[in-house]
Amino acid sequence: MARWEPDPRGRLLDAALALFGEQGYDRTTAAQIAERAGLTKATLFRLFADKREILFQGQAATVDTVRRVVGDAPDDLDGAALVEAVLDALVAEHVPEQQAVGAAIAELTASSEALRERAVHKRFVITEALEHALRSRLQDDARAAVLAWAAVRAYYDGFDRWTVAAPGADLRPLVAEELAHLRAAAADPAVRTG
Amino acid sequence: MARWEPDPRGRLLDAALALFGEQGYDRTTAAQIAERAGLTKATLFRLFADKREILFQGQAATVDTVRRVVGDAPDDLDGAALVEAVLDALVAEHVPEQQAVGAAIAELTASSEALRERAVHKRFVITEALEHALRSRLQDDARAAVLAWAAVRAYYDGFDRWTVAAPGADLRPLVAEELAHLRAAAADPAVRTG
DNA sequence: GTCTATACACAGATAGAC
DNA sequence: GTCTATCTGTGTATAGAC
Repeated sequence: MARWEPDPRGRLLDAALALFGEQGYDRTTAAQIAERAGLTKATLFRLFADKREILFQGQAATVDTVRRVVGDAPDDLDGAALVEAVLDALVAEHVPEQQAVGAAIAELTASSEALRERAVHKRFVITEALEHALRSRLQDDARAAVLAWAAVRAYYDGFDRWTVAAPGADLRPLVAEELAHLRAAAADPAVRTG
Repeated sequence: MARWEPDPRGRLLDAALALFGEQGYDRTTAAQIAERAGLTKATLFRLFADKREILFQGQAATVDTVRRVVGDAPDDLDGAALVEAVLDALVAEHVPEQQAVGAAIAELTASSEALRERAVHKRFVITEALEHALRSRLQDDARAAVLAWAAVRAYYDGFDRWTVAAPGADLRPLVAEELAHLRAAAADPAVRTG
């Protein structure tokens, strides 16, 4: 038998989701989360920079994926193709179980200003990473900005629909549909003309 | 000149900018800010929800402006014209003195994760308010989303250039230029085609 | 190298006095 | 309204246990 239970981050996430669901985010203390996970407060704050980070662990991995996919893409891909490759990779990282976790996190995020702020910031950091990566491949900075924004927006809107869809539903077509709407809107004369 | 101005919010902003500049944001305590402004910590937290709010007071006013301008606009304005009206109104709220304050806040924001998060959230809230207002006037939700994003992006990018421009420079043409770039980029075939 | 124990600074809330 | 005082909870730091 191992001396310590494995995967403390995962245990803390489970404990946090359970307690936040029972008591709400603000009324749950870091010590309570740590205790339910069989750890102490000090260990929690060694593993996570703050309480909100328990729910938003994925940021660094997502940014890495974005950078890697764009960096490794063949030279002849245009902006739209790069975006498709990035969205393919991001979608591929999600397993079906995350439908329920995603729905729970979305509900919590809506309930707490502190969590909303953290969620918005995560999205911004991912968008910035994609925009920066695209800028290094495309000649037009503004086009990189539009593409990055539309891609992340489609990813999030598709994900939101996925979390409330039937269990086992496919995420990829939902994201593709959102992106198609945004592309059509960008092409609209009312956007392009003053 | 008028006698001593009691205005506690203004005194706290001055004190905070001075202390943040001297010591950095993280190393400055709320008690220090209150003391320099001739108040107590308890009073500071009655006037501002948290330490960061001292620097980001303008959010509610900006959101109000966005809603008011779109709500009061003539029925026959299209999306692009609504955006122009909103940007006109936002630009009109800035006085030349804000060039220097804006530069100072931008520098502080770059230096602190907590401030960056707050700044990103403010921008998101303004974008959401504009998007929601445009949705009530346009038929296409995706078009409202694109327009709102481009408008706020142009506003911020223009403002950033303004803070480092020659004193007395005009803000409006800088914003207009950024918006033109984004519009041209959105019209590019590489955005519209898969 | 991972966890615990403990002490600590500071944010922010709250209640009562003036 | 603002101050004094006090309290809870976040997050840090350190030293040591396994």
